[in-house]
Amino acid sequence: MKTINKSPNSKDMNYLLKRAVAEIISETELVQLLQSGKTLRIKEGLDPSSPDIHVGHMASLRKMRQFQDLGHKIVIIVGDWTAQIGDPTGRSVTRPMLTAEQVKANAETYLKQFFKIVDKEKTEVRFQSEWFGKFDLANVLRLTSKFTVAQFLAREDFNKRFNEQKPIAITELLYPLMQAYDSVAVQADVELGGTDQKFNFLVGRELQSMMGQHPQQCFMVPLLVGTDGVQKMSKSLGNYIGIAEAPETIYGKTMSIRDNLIMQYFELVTDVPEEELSEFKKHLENNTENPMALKKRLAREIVTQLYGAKEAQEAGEYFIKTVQKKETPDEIKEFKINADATIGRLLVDAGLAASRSEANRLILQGAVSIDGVKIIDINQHIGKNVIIKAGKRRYLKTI
RNA sequence: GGAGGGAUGCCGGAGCGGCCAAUCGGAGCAGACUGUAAAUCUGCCGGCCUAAGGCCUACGCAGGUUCGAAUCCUGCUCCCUCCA
Repeated sequence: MKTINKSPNSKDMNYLLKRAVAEIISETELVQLLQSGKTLRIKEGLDPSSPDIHVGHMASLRKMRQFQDLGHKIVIIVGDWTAQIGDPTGRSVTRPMLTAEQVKANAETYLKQFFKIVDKEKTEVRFQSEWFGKFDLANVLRLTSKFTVAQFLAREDFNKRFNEQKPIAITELLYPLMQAYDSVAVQADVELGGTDQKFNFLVGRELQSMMGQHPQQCFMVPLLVGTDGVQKMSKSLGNYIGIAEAPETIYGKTMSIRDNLIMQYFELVTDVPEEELSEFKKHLENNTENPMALKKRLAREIVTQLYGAKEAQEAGEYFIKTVQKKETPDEIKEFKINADATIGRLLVDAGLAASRSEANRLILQGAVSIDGVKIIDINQHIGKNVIIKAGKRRYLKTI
């Protein structure tokens, strides 16, 4: 292959195309584009209905960053129109329409987290309403007439639901089309996202070429499994590690992933070199290293990316202290108590338990202690200047 | 337009007149153990109380039948499937 002066070196290129990549359509074309010296427009959509980014998103965000480091441009699409439909999964078909203010606020929250990893300077933010806001029925007809139902039924999700006689809303069929049109509107060279986006990406390719544009390259990263170890990481499933969460929380949640996910996480969301990863893998297989140690490394890598080395170090120390050594943390939330406070009420008032019943349950299960002494009576009085512990990691100091 | 199916706790999903605050699975929480907040095992998992007991709210909504309803009847709302 002939190299041109502006082309990336083979090491960076290899990393971009091989690490944490599920599939590229087509890789050959993408390589050519990368070597052409052209500043590529890399597009990814953003769903403004759930503004929080989690570690599962990091794989594609990190890819964006890699593209940027090679001089390319990220075009982020705020899906203020598709958000009303919801990406077809059969779960929630139609969603309430967000107001313009909500969209804006959510997009801001999202982007703030987004730019923890992606370079703001090399990013272009666009809203779907720029083009869909003035899209009339004639346009819709023109757009839809280019595709057939059969084409859409090829998509796994639609196919499955069709065969099971489950509902498929017409708007859901529109979703891939709208996403595809985004690619046309911003003249995307590459669309980036998870493997679940494949169908939508391909529609984008087709639509672009129908409309006289060069079809985009589809760059798919693997989906990260969430902390439950089964389903993909997602906010609605509650199995996520949010990147806006506190360093200790991110560290802790990372420590709680299942051991068999360790390698996947390393591969997708860290830059730990391949050689080291294969070492880790060997250790795990031969049981020559405690998985916990590897998880600590993983947690450190992740927190470092999001907050910095110092914070990662501290989060690690916090973990050792509070979780492993079960020591009381240095900084504990303080709570002012009344003279006649009882433990049951205090737990609720201070937010350590959601209700009196729960407080009672905790006490019954031997999960509550005052200054290290287990409590068995919900009506036990408590004084000032004592440390209350409820469960494994809820602490409180009375004042 | 016609026929049928459904709406249950955070989610999925049983129950189809009393034994139902409601089987079971998942999530969550706690305890034990451990290699960790992994895995595994055990327990808890609507709320309130003067708490081995009692009370209140709860099975789409509103009424009704009954000593007694998530379970039966009526109306309403919403959802789904099939035929046209």
